[in-house]
Amino acid sequence: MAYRKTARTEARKADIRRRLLDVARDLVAEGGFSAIRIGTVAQLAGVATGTVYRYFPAKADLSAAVFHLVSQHGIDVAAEIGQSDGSATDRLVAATRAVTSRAVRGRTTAYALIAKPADATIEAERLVHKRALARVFEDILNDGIQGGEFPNQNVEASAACIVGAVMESLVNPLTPETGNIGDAFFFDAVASFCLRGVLAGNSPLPH
Amino acid sequence: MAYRKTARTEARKADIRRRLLDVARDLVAEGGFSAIRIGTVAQLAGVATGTVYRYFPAKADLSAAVFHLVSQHGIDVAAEIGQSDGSATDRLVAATRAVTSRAVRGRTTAYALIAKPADATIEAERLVHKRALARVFEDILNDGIQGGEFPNQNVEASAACIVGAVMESLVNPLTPETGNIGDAFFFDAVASFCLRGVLAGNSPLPH
Amino acid sequence: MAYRKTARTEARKADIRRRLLDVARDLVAEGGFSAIRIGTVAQLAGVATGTVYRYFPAKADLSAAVFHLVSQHGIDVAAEIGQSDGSATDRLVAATRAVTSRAVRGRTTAYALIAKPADATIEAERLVHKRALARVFEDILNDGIQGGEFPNQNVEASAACIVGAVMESLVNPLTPETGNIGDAFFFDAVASFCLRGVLAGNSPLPH
Amino acid sequence: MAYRKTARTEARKADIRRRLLDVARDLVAEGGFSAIRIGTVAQLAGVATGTVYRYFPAKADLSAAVFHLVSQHGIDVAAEIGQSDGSATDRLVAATRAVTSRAVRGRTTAYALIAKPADATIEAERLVHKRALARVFEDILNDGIQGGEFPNQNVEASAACIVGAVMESLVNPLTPETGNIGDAFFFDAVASFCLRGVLAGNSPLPH
DNA sequence: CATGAATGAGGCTTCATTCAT
DNA sequence: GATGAATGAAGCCTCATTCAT
Repeated sequence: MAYRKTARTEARKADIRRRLLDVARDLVAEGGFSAIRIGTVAQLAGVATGTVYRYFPAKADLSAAVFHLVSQHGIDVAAEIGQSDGSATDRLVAATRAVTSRAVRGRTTAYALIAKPADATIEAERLVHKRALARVFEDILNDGIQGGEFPNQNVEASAACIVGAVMESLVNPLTPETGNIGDAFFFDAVASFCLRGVLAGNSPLPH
Repeated sequence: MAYRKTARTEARKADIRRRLLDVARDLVAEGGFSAIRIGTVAQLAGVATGTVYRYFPAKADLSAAVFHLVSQHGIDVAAEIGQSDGSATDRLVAATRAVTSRAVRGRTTAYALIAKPADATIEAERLVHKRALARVFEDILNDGIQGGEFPNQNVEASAACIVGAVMESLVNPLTPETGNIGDAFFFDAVASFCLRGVLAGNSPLPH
Repeated sequence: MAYRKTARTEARKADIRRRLLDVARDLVAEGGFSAIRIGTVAQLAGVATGTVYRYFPAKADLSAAVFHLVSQHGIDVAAEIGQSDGSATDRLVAATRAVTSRAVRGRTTAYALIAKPADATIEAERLVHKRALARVFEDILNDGIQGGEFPNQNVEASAACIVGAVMESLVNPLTPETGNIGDAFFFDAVASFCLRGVLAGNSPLPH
Repeated sequence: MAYRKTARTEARKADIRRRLLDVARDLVAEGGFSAIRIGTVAQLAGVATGTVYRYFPAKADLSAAVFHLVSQHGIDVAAEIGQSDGSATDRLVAATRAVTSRAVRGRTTAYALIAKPADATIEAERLVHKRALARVFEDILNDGIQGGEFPNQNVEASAACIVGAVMESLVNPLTPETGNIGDAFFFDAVASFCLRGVLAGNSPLPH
């Protein structure tokens, strides 16, 4: 009985935590991290304001957790692809596509990921996210270089460029008339750009 | 009989405006746009709170002006390079370098440029900034394609990738241990990556 | 486990709300509606500033509530008299007296009722108040006309005149030396004036 | 020469003062006394902010002057009628009409006259205005009583009632559907009401 | 453990008034 | 005298956090 009660309690706790995160994520998707209000989160999750503080010591922690929640999936998918079988080229393109395809849904959320929130806690989380994503690509690049697929190059720079290119296209709310921004061809072109960037190696720059 | 418009008065006004912008810019450089407090700006600029409103109708306008101030120079430099003589390749590299070199000073400021501020006014300004930068690269790319330097490609996608790559490296506050992030070699590698990305053209992607 | 809705909590809430209204009413009584300061109200009521916003979404709502509180009683009393038994004449005089007698206490408050506050919300409330009072008299007048007590007349005009006469005497802060202003004889004279105004009917005007 | 200069200067000063008052009056007509902003007045009058303070030591003084300006004309007209030839009855009706007919234009202004402004200075001015108007009617009433036209009565009360009735109809922004409020018949009915009120004398009240 | 009312510091903005030019 | 930029007190409102129930 005691066990059951604990089990049920634990499940309930996990459920509330999940609901809080879900609600907060939705708010972020609509208005960025600054849209998170403890009171609003509590209300939408169906709990009292104070209850939020049982699960997250401070607003910053909730924000960070949301950030993690939102960003982790993309990282996981990319990382899985990075460690899968296949040529480094294939994996690079696949990982790139995996990240960009998330732009279809959650453009605002993705955008918030690279946003600078007022909160320093999120800033730290953001770094972790970018770093994680960069590492996925670094691993792929190192694999490719060792396997002879890619020429030797500044792996960190290339990875940063890929992350930047991918992010930019992912969150790109460029002016509407830009037309093909956002469709599959666009993301293909992005993947293509990244692939070319790593394929040719460190070609000598003019001057 | 009255303040003479051409006299010291105008100079003083310009000076105050400048001081307000400078102070606000410094605050942004330290803590992003959300760090702008009207009261703080006034105090640091040595004027009264109300005086700020003589120069900027609302906080959003001050923020937007700071954004413009901070971003315009980079755009101007890049645009000038984009329209200078020389091969498209040279110009692309030079423009890329011009933007990235700004990361040396004002890393945080540059970072704030791509941040999503709570204020809708800044958001609009941010779009203008990104679009302006992208257009510089689009022009260079089109020039290069027409001149036969670059193969045909999705110009918007390539430009977006370049902006993204450049931005990422520009604002990259990646973890400190990354070592060479931020030095000249790193930015060379970024420029190199971007150049390669546009040189090879739309190579067929796997699958 | 939680606040019980039926417990002291509700009483406490009602108490705070009441205290806020009381305090605000006192301020109005002293200095008119413009004397309402959220901070002052909170302080005098013994709560924090933010607490006021828990009970009234904005200052305008508090003001409106005070207006309603202050005006409703007079309306209620007058309306009750208007619908009581007795001749229309009796009711007219009684209603008139009921309203005027409120001038004894709360002269300033009553005065504020017909004041034009800066706030549009109150303005609307004020119209409702005057209209309600006018309707009370219109009903009495119509009753009296149908019953043959009063001659036919412009009911709206007469009612407006009564309201005006009553209001004027009610809020009349005429110069102190006027002596008998404010005493029972004065209000009798007012009631008498109103009664005569409706008794004679629309006598032909000169010219 | 010195004389001329002074003359012109004086004229200019009077002109500015007049313009300030006109502008302020217009503002009051639109939004009541609280709509007076020193800055706005200065701008609309075509002078500098500080100049206003050369003509009126403080905002309260400007407000009071506007009040006087706005109210005095009505008083003057009514007073003139009150002291003209003709029966007291005629004069009473004429004075009543003179005041009510001002409702056609400047309803808002008239309304502001009986409004309680935040400023205590205006409050005093308002009393003077009402008292002046009341005295006009008191004079007429006393004349009429002495001449046998009106029965003996509480002159102050009757005068207050007349002022109230007149004011009410003058400023009455009753609900739109009230129809005939505001037209000539309505004001006739008001005049008629006031006349009846004073004609019958202090008839005994029920109870 | 949950509740949600209460807290109060903090931010933006307005505007009457002053004073150097 | 006129100017109008500068002043700064004061007011409204938000929202993260606490704590008695």
